[in-house]
Amino acid sequence: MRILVVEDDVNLNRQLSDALKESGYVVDQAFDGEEGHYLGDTEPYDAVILDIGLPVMDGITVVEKWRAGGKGMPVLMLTARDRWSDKVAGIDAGADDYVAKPFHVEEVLARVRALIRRAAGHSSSEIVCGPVRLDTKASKASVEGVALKLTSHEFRLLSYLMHHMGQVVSRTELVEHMYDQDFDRDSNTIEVFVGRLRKKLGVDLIETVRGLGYRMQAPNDAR
Amino acid sequence: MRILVVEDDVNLNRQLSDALKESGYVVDQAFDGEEGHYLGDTEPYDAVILDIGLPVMDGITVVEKWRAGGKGMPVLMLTARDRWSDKVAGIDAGADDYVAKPFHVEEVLARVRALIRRAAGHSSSEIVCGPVRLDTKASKASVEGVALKLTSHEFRLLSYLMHHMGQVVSRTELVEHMYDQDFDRDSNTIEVFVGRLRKKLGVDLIETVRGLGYRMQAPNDAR
DNA sequence: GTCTTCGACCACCAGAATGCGCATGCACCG
DNA sequence: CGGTGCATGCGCATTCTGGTGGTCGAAGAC
Repeated sequence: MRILVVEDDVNLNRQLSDALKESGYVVDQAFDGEEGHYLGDTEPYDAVILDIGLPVMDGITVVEKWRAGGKGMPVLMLTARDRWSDKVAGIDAGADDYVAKPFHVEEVLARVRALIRRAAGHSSSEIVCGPVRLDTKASKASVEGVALKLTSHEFRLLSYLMHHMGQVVSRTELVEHMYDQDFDRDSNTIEVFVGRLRKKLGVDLIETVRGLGYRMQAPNDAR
Repeated sequence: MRILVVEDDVNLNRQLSDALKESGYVVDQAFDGEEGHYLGDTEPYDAVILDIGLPVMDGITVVEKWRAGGKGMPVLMLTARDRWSDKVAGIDAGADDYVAKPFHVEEVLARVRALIRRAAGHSSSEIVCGPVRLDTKASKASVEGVALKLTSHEFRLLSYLMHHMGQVVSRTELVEHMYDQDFDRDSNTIEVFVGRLRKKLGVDLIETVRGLGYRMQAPNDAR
């Protein structure tokens, strides 16, 4: 984890940086807004600690510029205890949190931990199988980068197959997971959907295992 | 967006709730830890404001129980100004942020905004989707720079969709976040509002995913 | 061992039926 | 009087059904 500390008070900066290093982080330091902005723009940080009152360029502007440029790393602002309007401005500019000066170093550490923990929670939910990508969160599928237009049952089928990649999935298993409760088993709906799905996918990834069911698998695997 | 306020001081609770409602949120109230915990456990909130000192069950315990049960919604803690050790404990228990009492309501609002937009993965106070802009700070929306005149429910709908851009949002999910507690789910209200919103937007950004729900997305997205 | 035959299983088609989503209009409430 | 909630009916995408023809595999005949 790499952290940037932007603070013009040399003493305070060192104090923070030392505590962070002691907690196992890698720390870079900056002492004015421009230097801080440049570093945050070019280096990949997991979190930034940013004073609001800085020489050359103030903290709010720095955050705004980062956000406008698409930088999304968590930013912890340091503000004067009584300037609550600054806090509101900072937060609305895109800061994720702030601590009022004077603060306990302990507290800053806890907040940095929280920020990093929270930022880590945004992993996208994607399953990939050969050229096929499935985004479960967006309910979208694509082949070779081209979005597929699937109906909800087709999507559920693909989803179940991809969640059990490599396994043979029986027809009854599919029925039970695609429909609620009782469903007439004596019909070939599943086969029909497999057929439609195969056609839409274009690629031949759904293997049929005669007498057992279907299996989805990346093509280049030997077994 | 639906918010839970857990605060035993009746006056303060009402003050917060009123301010939140005025900002366009749907608000539920609780006045002790147990009631708060139960509500947060059973209803889907987009954020929770939680006092740390509560009757029956204290705030820290409430958060811990939620987190242990897998509840991940953002929690904003209210603490006494000088009990900084409480803050550290609260954050490590899983709270996302805190505000020290006494606070400016303005500040709480800013932090709630920040929490919600961060939970959705956005870093600045403006969310943009194609020609549509949503200003969470000012509660305003515009298309191609022209301000939209939306009713409060229309705005809430648009807001929720844009906070979950790219995701398919089910009708029940929308109902749960746009209304408080009891609401007749067997009606086509959502469909009607989607229709009205589409008409006002003019652009066709709200895609309907048959059988699943709705999805908001910039049209030119390839993945 | 190889070929043939037979039965089971599966893919595909196209029409039929379902039910979802939308627009419209009206009632209610502040 | 605008904002909101609900009922009706229509259109159509989606799903289901039944039938037909094809494919695979096993078992028996040679």
